[in-house]
Amino acid sequence: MKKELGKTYDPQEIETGIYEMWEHGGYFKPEINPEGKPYTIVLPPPNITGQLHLGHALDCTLQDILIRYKRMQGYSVLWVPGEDHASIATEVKVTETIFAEENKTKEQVGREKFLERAWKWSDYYRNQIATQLRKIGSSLDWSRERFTMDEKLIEAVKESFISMYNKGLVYKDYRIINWCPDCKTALSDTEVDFEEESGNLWHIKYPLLDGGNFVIATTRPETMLGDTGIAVNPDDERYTALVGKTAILPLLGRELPIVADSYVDKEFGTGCLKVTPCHDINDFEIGKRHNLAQVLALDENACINENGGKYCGMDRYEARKAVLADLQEQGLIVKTEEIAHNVGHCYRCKSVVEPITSMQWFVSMKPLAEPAIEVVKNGQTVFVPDRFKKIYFTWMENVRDWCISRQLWWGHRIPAYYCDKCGYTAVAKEAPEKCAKCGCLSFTQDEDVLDTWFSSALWPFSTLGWPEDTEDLARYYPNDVLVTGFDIIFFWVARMIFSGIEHTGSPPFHHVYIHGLIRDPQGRKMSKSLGNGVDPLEVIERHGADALRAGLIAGTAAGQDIRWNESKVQAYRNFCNKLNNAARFALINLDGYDPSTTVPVESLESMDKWVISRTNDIVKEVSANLDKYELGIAFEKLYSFFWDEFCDWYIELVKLRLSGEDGSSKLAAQWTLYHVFIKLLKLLHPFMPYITEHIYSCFIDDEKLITASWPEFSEAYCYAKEEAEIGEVMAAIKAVRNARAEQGIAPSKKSTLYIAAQKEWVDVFNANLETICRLASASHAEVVLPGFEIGDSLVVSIKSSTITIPLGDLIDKEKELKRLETEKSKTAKEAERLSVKLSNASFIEKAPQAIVDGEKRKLADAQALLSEIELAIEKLV
RNA sequence: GGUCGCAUAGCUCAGCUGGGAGAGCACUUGCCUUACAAGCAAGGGGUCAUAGGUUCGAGCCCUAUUGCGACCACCA
Repeated sequence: MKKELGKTYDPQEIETGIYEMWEHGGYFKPEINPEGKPYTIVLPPPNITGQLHLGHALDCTLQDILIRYKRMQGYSVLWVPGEDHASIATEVKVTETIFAEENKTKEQVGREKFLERAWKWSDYYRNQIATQLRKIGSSLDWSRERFTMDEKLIEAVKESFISMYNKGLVYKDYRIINWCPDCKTALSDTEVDFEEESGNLWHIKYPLLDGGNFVIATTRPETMLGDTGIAVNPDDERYTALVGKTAILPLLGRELPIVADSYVDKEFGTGCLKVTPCHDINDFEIGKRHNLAQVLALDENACINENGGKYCGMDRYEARKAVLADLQEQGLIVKTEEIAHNVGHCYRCKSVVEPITSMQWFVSMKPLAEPAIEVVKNGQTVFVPDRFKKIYFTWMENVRDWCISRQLWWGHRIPAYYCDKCGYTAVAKEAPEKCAKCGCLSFTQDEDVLDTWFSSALWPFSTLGWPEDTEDLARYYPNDVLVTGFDIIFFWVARMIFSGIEHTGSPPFHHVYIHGLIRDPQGRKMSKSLGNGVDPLEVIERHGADALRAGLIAGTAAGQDIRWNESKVQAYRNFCNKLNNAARFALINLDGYDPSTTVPVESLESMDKWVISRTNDIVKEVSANLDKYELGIAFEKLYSFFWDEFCDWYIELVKLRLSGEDGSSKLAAQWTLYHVFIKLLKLLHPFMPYITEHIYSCFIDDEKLITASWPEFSEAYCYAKEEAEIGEVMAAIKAVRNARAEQGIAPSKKSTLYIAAQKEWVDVFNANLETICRLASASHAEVVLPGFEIGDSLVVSIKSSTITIPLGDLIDKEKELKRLETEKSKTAKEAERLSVKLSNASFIEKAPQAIVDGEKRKLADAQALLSEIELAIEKLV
């Protein structure tokens, strides 16, 4: 205990050094607890498109708290860091950079050069992210760091793709998909965000071949260039006669068969639907059911193609205008209605997505979804909070096949090779030497890459070495916990679960802890476009990582959104300062104390036993909260115990003994102070790792807090009697302080206290007289016999005793009278309420005995107090 | 349209299986009391959204209503 602490807490000074010490000391490796049971958390790998935001900080903090808790409990904890290559997002950013720097498109640069740039980008940002993760305090095992584009992980992706292909779970097909005309790639259903927009619903006349016409409503008139039919509801009497006949597509003159399909809603619009199989997901299905032709009218830029006649080459919005103008001219527009409808946008670039038909790779979801639903139903995988499993189920039960090919360069290139001569498809890790069909020797690899989430889905086991049979995989898989936000359940959680089951036979983790989103002070989502994002590093610079961590998790509940306010972080920065100063106090007063000293239990005083017992309670509660993932509650308990009980009471109570002459009493106080303080540091460590480790090092040289053992609850430390005794002493001090404050008596005016205690409390008060004087601004205190009376004095009552404070010149009589009057009416009201309650027969009959007794006791107390107050009033007047 | 969440102190939010409501910030008053003014002590402030119901007893359970938010689906 040599080291000294500064007078105020300075995070800058301590954090970096401590992190390096931990990391270089190998404290983050699971091997630090070689005998321990394995415990693993899956870190959601941040993507490399930019800096970390508060959401990541929250993610990391929650996980790090769990990891540190388990590590201290002796588990062999594994937490693997890594990053995600973020195919689309990175490709967009790199393309932009290239354009800004060289004024070239990615096609002009070429695939090879482009990938070089992308790798440079990823190296830079991976580094940034790793630094940020460290600063937050994450105790990740960096020796096992992974990246989704690592060679080994590429192997895993190939293995996964090929094995699913061989089982028929991965297939290639010409189907309707979501197309982003700006990213120029296919998207999966999850990558499309629907937003409500106001638009027009145009009612357009379609002539019939045999004369007459139909009116059809549409919000996207340009897609009529791809119409290949008309559909009506089979039960719609208005149209039954027309089914089987033919309509003529205006502008292009194409013949459109009229079919009946129950998908059509009789009530909506005019009750008939133009069918555009290549540009609408539902129309695609209708087209298939009725064998309608497929006419693709848009190209990859969302411009009209050669099937669109004179509109060929126009952008989709230009074409819309032109089509409408021509229809108008021909008098075919019946009316224009304003409506609100949902429009799909690309989740990365926000462009309006076009559904179009295209040749793509898919994952067949039905067979994968079934077991994935089962493991959650039977409790192998548990969502916390429970309600999120419902969201998971509805998605899994209705999921469509997953489009996994992307027309991009940055990512895992699809391991499919096509024979240059006969087109034969070989799915394999490397290009085959010879075509199995025609014997041709040259193959071309599929140009496309896989959806980023395809590799993310393998993360929980690919990072452990799968498909190889590694030691890590055997020891640490399945993982224990995944912590993430609800926004990512479909993108990632669901896909990890079915991929894990498919490839390893087990779901990838036991618990999924879902947290909320961090919102700005106005409750809005944090986003780049609003510019309301908060950089966690700046917060760390201002208040320290410990304060940030506490500010993020204190008083939050799982799954609930968190509104960001920095004043909360500031409050926990203050708490760090409090910790620092409590530690200073301890260090000063433990000067010369030998930690190996043992003290006989008999020499411990009530106050020692009280604080030991209370700390013991807290150990039990905090551990229980952590086991239930109630991290916010756990921390708040520690916060208020440390501040309100340990600092404000215990330290104040022992001060006299620590500076006193009585050797054995002093030693007992030191022993208690030391051990309780160390225990509290341990309990706080998972939440505020830096400051606690720093302080710990001032007390103990040869051990690091990060691997110290987590305190355990013990019956031997339960001192209910002493808890009650000190509770009474505290009540006495509070009562006197309160009375004096209400009377406006200056703290410098010391008084005498006469404590008339019930027999069994006499010893307790006698043992603590000096302390009571010190804390209640008294110059003298003594225990007197019950019935003690003295004129002209202030009288306060607590459970066990009545305290008389002679007034002398201390007090204002009128004020005191007023106080007593209000006190009297309050007490009378309370007594009234209680007696009404106790006169209720059914209450007495049906309520548990303990409750009834409690109420009776309260009534007796209130009545006693009432008569005392009356007495005091009499005396005053 | 379907599903879910939230309404508690001036503000931001906790409140576990039902036993007369808590924290942080803000506010009032008094204190530089030798760990800490980023502090100490005392205090004010809440018909726990509304209306019913269950219960001896409801912030908590049930029903309905209102307001806010999210997610999914989708209407051409």
